[in-house]
Amino acid sequence: MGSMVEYKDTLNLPKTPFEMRAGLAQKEPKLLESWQQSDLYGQILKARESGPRFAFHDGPPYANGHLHHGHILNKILKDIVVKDRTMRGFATTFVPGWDCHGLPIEVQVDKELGKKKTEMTRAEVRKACRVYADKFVGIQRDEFMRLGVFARWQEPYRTMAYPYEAQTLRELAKFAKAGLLYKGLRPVNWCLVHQTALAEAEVEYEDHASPSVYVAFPLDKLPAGLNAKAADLVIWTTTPWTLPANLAISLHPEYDYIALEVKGRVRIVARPLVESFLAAVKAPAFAESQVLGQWKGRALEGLTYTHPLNAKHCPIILGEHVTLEAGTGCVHTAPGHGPEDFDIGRKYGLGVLSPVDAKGCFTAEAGVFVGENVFAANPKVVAELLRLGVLLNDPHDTVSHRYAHCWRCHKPIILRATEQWFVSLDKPFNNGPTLRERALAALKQVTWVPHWGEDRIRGMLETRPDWCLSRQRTWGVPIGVAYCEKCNHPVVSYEKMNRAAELFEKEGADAWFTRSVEELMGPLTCEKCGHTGFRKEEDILDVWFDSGVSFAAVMEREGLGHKDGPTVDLYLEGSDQHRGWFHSSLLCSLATREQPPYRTVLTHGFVVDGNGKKISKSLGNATDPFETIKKDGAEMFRLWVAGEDYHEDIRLSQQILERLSDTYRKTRNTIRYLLGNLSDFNPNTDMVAAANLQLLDRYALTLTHDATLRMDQAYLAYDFHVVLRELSELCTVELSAFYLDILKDRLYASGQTSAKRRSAQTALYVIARDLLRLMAPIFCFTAEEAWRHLPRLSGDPESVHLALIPGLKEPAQIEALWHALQGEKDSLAQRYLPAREVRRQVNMALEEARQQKKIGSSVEAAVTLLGPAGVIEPLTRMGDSEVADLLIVSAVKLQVQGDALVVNVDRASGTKCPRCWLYRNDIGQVEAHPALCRRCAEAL
RNA sequence: GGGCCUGUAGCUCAGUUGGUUAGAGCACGCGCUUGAUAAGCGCGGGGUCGAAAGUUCAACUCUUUCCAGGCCCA
Repeated sequence: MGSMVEYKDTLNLPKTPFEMRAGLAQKEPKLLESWQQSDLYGQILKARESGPRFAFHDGPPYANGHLHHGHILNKILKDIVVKDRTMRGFATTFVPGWDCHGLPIEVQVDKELGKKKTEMTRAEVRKACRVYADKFVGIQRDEFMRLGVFARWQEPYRTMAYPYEAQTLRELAKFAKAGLLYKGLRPVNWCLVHQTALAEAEVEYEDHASPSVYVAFPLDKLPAGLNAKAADLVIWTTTPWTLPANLAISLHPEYDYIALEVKGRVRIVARPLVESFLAAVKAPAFAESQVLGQWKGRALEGLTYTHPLNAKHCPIILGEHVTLEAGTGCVHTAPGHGPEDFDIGRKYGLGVLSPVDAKGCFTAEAGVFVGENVFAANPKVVAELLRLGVLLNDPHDTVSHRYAHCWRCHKPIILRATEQWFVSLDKPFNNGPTLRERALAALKQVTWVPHWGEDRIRGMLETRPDWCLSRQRTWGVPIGVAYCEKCNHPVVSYEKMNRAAELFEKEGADAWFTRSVEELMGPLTCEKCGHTGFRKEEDILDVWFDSGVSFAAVMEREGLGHKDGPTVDLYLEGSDQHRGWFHSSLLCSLATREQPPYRTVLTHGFVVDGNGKKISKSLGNATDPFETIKKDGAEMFRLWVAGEDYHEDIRLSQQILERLSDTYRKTRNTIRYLLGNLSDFNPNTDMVAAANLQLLDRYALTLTHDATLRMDQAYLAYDFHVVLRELSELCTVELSAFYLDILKDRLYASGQTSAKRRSAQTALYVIARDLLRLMAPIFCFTAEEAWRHLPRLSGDPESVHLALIPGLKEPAQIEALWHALQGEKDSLAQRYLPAREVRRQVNMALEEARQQKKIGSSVEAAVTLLGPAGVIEPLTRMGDSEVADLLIVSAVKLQVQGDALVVNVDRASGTKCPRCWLYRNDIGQVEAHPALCRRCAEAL
C-alpha cells in the first residue's frame, strides 16, 4: 500500500482561506464598508465608555485641496495612537476637525467669482466661501476615511460651524475681559494684492532683487572736535520707498564711527564697515590718514540732521539692533515700516509715520510721491536722491536677498503701520504675570515629545511680537467691537461680545454682516461722548485664533476633555505647529483658563523624498498618494508611517514602499501559516494546559511574550517604528526561521489530535491571538481580516479592534498559561539559547555539505557533534531526538571531545520514510504500515 | 544670517555611561526545498559610521569647524 500521494493525504498540512496574496486594494474598501455597516466605531466608543479617559484632540487641517502625504502621515499617526489607547481600555473620542475660515479659501472663491464679487454683499461672499469649504471638508473626509482611520466622521468639528463661531467670539470676549485686547498702530506684514495684514505664518521668504542705496543725510551741527564745513551721516537701505517715512538714524552706542572725506564731502560711517562702504561707492581705498575724527556711537546721540526729501529735522538715536553685518552702521529708522524701528521709535518718542495706503500707494504725507505704488516708486525715490546729490552709489545697484512674500500670491509684501487689534504679550493681567511670562512658565508643565520641542517653542515665545488679530478680509469670525460714530471710541466689552455670540449660535457669524449693531450688541451709549450711534468693526480674526480656541470649542464644550488640569492629553502635529497651532492654543488657553490646553505635545517631521529633499511641485517630486492607494492599498502607508522614525524627516520613495511591502508580505505569510495550522483547532476545547505543553512550545511562547512587552512599551512611548521592527523580527527570526520551521514535522506528521500536536497548536493559537491584537493599531485592515479567520475563543469580540491588548483582562485559561510560564522564562532561555548557537554552527556545516553535494535537504543529514562537556552535556540531557528536531536533521550523535565544537555531517543512514521524509531505522516495525517509520505508522 | 533638528550598509532602523573584528530585517548573490510554493530554509558579499581637525591609552559615541538636508524665523 501507499503511494507518496496517498501518504501526503494523511499529513496535517496547513489549510486556510486567508490568502497569501493580500489584494488590499480590493479588500480594504470591503472591510471599510463592513465596519460602517456594523457601526464598529460606535461599538468601540460604547465598549470603552466606562474606561479611564484619554482626551485626544485633532488639529484641524485647512479645508482646501486634496490630501497629500503630510496629511496622511499626521492622521495615521493619530489613528495609531488612538487605536492603541482604545485597546488599552481608554475612553477616547476622535473628533476630526477642519479649519474653514481664512484667506486661502477666500482667494480661491474670489477667483471663482471673478467680477461678480464686486456686486455681492459680504454676507453673500461668505456664503460662497462656506460652500467651498464644505466641499473640501467632504472630499478630505472621504480621503481620510479611506486610510482606515477610526473617528467620528459623521460629526466632525468645523471652525465655521455656528456654535464654533459663537464660541470663538466668546473666547475673544475673555481676552477683552482680561484687558489683553488693544488697538494699536504697528507695522505689520501687509500684502498689497490682498490688501490685508498677514500673520507670521502667512509670510514666506523668497529670493528677490532690491535696489541698494547709500544715502547721505546732512548733519545740522557737527560732532565735537570735527573740523569741517559740513558732514553727512551715511545710511544704507534696500527699501528706498521707506525713506519718506524716515524719522531717525540709529547708531550702536559701542561702535566706533569715523568721519572721512569721500567725493568732496565729509561722511560718517562705522569704522569696521568703512572699506566695504568705499568699495560700494567706488571711492579710492581707505587710508588711515583720511580719518578726520572718531567717536563712539553714544557720543553722537542727540545730534540732528535734515532729511533731504522733506527738510525735516530728525535725531540721531542709539539702538542695540544696529549690526555690522552690512551697510554703514548708521541705520535708517522708519517706525512705520519696521518692528525694530517701531520699538526704538517708541522709546525715543518719535511717533509713527506710515504714508502708505492699503493698496501700497503713497499718501499725501509722502509729499511729491503721492499716489505712487511703493515698489514702482523705488526708482523715482532713487532718482530724486540722485538729483539732490545725496545718493552716493550707482543708482542701478541692486542686492539679491531673501525678501518677505505673501504665501498665497507670492508677491513681495511690505511692512506698514496700521490700526490693528492686538493681544498684548507683555501686559500683566488677572493680578498676575504677562501672557508671555505665563506661556514660558507653562512650558515646563507640558511633556514635549521629542523633548527639544520645548526649546523650539520657547525660542519663539521669547521673541515674538504682540499677536496681531486683525485681518481686513471677509471670510472669518468678526472682531466683536463697535465704534462710536461721533468720536470713534471703541466698545470692547465682554458682555456685548457674549450677547452677539448668542446670535452667532443661531445664525452663525454671518449675523455680524446681516444684523444691526443694536440687534447684535443691544443698545449702546458711548462712554466718552454719550453718543448712541455706533458702527461695527469690519476686521475679522486671524484664523490662528479660530483654531487656537478649538480645545474650548470642541473638547470642553462637548465634555470630552478632563475637568481638572489641562483639558487635553495629547496634541500631535508637524513641527511647524510650534509656531502655529501649539503656539496659538497655548496663548488662548493661558489667557482664558490660566493653564495650558494640553499635557503632552507630540511632533513629527516633514515628508521628504528619497534623497531627503522637500517635496514640492517645482522640484517635480510630488506624487498623488491616492494613486498608490488605488494600486496597493492604504495599509502600505500605515506601515510607512509606523516604520519610519517620525521625530525627524520622513522619507518616501518607491524603494521604501517596495521594502515595506516585503515586510508586509513576510508578516502576512507568517500569520497565514499560523492560521493554516489552526484550521482544526478549537481553543475552547483543545487548549493544552501549561504544565502539559512541550518545552519548545513554552519557549516560543516566552519569546513572543518578551517581544510583546517590548512592543507594549514602544506603543506607550509612541515609538511605532520599534513596534514594527519587533513585530517583523519576531515573525522572521524567532517564528518563521526558527520555531515554525522546527515545528513542521510535529504539526504535519503527528496524529491530528495527538498531545504533541495540540501542544504546538496551543502555542500557535496564543501567539496568533496576541500578534493580531498587537498589529491591529498599525495593520488595521490585515489584522481584522486575519482575526476573522482565527478560531474564536469564547468571550473574544468579533472585531480585533474591539479586543484589548495582550495581558489586559485575559480569559482564565490564558491567564493561567502566562502565570505558569512566568517562572520558567529563565530556565527555558538557559535551555534553548546555547542550543540555538549550536544550531547556527550546524547550519554552516550543513551548508558546506550541501555545496559538496553530500546532502540536499537537511533531513538527509546525520550530524555528529564533538565538543567540550560544557557544550555537549546540556544537549545530551536534552536528548538526541529533540536535538535532531531542533536541527531538522534525521539523526544526531553527541560526543564530548576537544575544546571547540566540531560538526561532522554525514548522509543519514536508514531508509527515508515516505510519509515524514525522515531517514529512519525503524521502518516497517508496525505490520499494518510496512513502509512507514514507527512514529508515522502509529499516527495513522 | 539666527533658532531647533538630522546625517551608521541599496532601503528602514539598532548601537547602553567613549572600551574587542560596527549589528538586525529587507533588498542583492549562491544553493537547498517543492508538504507555507507568486511561499519556506541555509550560506554569503556589502559600511573609511556626512567630511576634516582636536581631546583621549581608546571616538560611531565628546569638542570645534565645514558639507548636505529639514522645519521655523530674519
